[in-house]
Amino acid sequence: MRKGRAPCCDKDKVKRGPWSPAEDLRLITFIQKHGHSNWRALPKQAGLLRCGKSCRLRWINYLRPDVKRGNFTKEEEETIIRLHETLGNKWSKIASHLEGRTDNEIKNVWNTHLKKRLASKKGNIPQKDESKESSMTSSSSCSSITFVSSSSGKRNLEVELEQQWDERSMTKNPTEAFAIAVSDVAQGFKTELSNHSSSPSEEPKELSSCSISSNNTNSSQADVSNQDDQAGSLFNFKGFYDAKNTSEEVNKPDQISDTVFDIPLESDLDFWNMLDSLGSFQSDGIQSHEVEGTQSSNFGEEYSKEAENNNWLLYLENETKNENQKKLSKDAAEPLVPEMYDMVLEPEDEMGMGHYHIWSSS
DNA sequence: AAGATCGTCAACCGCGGCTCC
DNA sequence: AGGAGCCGCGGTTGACGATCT
Repeated sequence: MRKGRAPCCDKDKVKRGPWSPAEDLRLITFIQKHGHSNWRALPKQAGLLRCGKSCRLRWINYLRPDVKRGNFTKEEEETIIRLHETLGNKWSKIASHLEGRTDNEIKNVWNTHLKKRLASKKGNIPQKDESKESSMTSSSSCSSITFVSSSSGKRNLEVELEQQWDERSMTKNPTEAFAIAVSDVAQGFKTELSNHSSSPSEEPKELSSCSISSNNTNSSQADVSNQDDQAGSLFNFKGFYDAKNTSEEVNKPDQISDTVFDIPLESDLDFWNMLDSLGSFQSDGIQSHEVEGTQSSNFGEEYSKEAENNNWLLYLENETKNENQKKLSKDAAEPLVPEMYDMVLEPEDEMGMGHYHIWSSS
């Protein structure tokens, strides 16, 4: 008989706390390539100093391509309340009824909003301010404005992405499925985006209010709200980083030169450590290249699926750099790497597995 | 302006249950 | 059959931003 349960990992040797973009990138890259058949072994194989549980949680709750972010709609909230009546705190079961929602997210929403709201209704206790309460419900949305506009505008794209992902994953390996799902939807997205590309400058960078309600299923309003947001909505990865950096200006890339770096996808610690330590990168991301793509008339088929898929990798790359830049800027007025690069990841081999090139624009 | 309090949510922890050997 | 290993779930914590006093 064992006394107690063996710890899942050596707590002293694993990193804990918030995930950095570099770690996210590493995890995504690994799962994209190898899937996640064994969470316990995954961190070691991926070169992550995390316990398998932590990786799994991060993936399921945050990094999965089909995870829906943003505020809960009224319908979703009602569904949660209804299901909670019958199922109780079976969050994963409730989550299975809400596409794209995680048990953790639902649990949080229940504990922070719904429980209180129900309690006050049942006890007939007048809420301090019903409108305030409901605005708070969407406040998670208001606090991350990007999500507000995204969530209304992104619905179709996300559903589509999910569908694509499901379809592909039925017939292909997860990696390929993911790559193709993302790129297929991205293609559709670009078409849609170009239809609204007339005067983006007139649109606010951020929504000044929460006027787009959480149950707004009409995408037209969001369609023109913010192209960056839409880009973010397509690539959830960008979306959630945007939520942290909504106020950051995004520089557009100049030209892409042909300086090439090899990025090993395997656990090349040197490379990943380099990522961790790089500083002074432009706050450029996917959207830059997407805009570039939409402006290009012959974009169409030329834009490879792999490259599409790499866009969100690119975004994470840049987020990694941005984060380091912030860290470094606290310590030194002069960045360590004064001229850094907008990086475009280009797959060296067929499915982009193996090595990537970083094309630097300097 | 500054400290206190509140709200949110990502992440951690420990346990139950399933699967494999 | 039962022990070991792993995954997934639900409860809880803690960091951080927002709001209040």
